[in-house]
Amino acid sequence: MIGKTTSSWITDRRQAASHKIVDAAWQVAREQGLAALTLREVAARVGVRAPSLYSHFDSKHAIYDAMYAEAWQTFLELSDGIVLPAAPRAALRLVARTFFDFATADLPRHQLMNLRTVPGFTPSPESYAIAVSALDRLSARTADLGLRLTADEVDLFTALVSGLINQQWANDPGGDRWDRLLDRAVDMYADHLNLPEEEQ
Amino acid sequence: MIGKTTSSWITDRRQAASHKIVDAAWQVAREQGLAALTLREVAARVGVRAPSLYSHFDSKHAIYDAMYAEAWQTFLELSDGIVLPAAPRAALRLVARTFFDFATADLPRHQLMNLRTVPGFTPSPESYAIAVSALDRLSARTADLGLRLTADEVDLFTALVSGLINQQWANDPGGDRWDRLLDRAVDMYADHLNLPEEEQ
DNA sequence: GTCTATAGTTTGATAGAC
DNA sequence: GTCTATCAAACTATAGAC
Repeated sequence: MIGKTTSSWITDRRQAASHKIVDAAWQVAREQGLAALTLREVAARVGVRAPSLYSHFDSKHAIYDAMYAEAWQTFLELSDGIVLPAAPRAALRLVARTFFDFATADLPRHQLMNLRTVPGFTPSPESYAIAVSALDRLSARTADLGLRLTADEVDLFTALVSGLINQQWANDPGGDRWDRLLDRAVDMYADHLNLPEEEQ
Repeated sequence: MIGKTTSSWITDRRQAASHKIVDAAWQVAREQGLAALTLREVAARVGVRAPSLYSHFDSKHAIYDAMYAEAWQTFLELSDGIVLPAAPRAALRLVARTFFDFATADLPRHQLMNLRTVPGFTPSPESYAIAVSALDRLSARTADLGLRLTADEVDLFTALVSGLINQQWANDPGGDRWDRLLDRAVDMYADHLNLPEEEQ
């Protein structure tokens, strides 16, 4: 079968248009702040008028939701792509570093993914599921290395890494005061799990 | 000398008025969200019109700044009041618990104190100094117990505790999924410092 | 699907009388 | 120091023509 049906072409065009809107929204959020996002400004970047956005999204929150889903999808693909070292301790270090760098690279993205900064916004179940699955898959991959973590242990790990991220953003944005502590924190955690020491 | 000078009376009245405004602002923030705070609503609670607030604060951000300072001042006094156990590990547990409970009791307060949720708002140097001094004093008190922490170690501790707090708020508000992990997290940290085990 | 037009609010902040 | 009046701007969302 060559080519596509007419209806799938239409779907593609719709998706492309939605994608352009979400891209523009990220642009605005990065320049003006996540909460300062306005439909007029987003529309202007896309090259249309504000009301036209309603042909693609039911509300402003629906745009936030698409941004949320996209951000976690991006992280999911990024983290699927990294090659984990066989040694559990080194693997944990890389996982932590990947997440830390991803979160400290982009404040509005971090706020949307990991904090509840936008008044009244909660991700839809479908979007939240992407976030859950991203972490589940990382957890499954470390399990393949023989590192089986309980749910509590995963929660402790995410709290530790996201704590460093938040302190970095809140108290030393652009610096490295908590960045420098990441490996040490992971080692503390690995010691807690009684993971064997490894040659660096 | 009995009584006060006229000028100190005036100062007191001004402070009382400012205090009423800040109280009203907290009330609104708790009901509507920190970012949803409006001058009209604050003024209404105080029983005046919005423009009257400008006799006491130069801008909306100035009110946020006063709230920030007050929140950290409250925590400073609370933490000054707790009696630390002599045993370092138990002391750390209590410090962590005090901060965790304070932060999870009030989301807008936590957002203002520990995150950067309000677009464009940064605490003034004077207000930020209160936050720094609150943590410094806690650090000094644990030092009196023989627990001398480096700056990095303090940073790691704050990241760990605030990480649990943020995960609790973002992913299980009202629940105890990360609350339950607090003591375990502190023990992990204490182990990392090679603090001796103690009888519970 | 995009447009114009606009409803219907709400906002922070200022001017100037009292 | 508080008020009224108001500015100037911004916002989300809808209606209806094309």
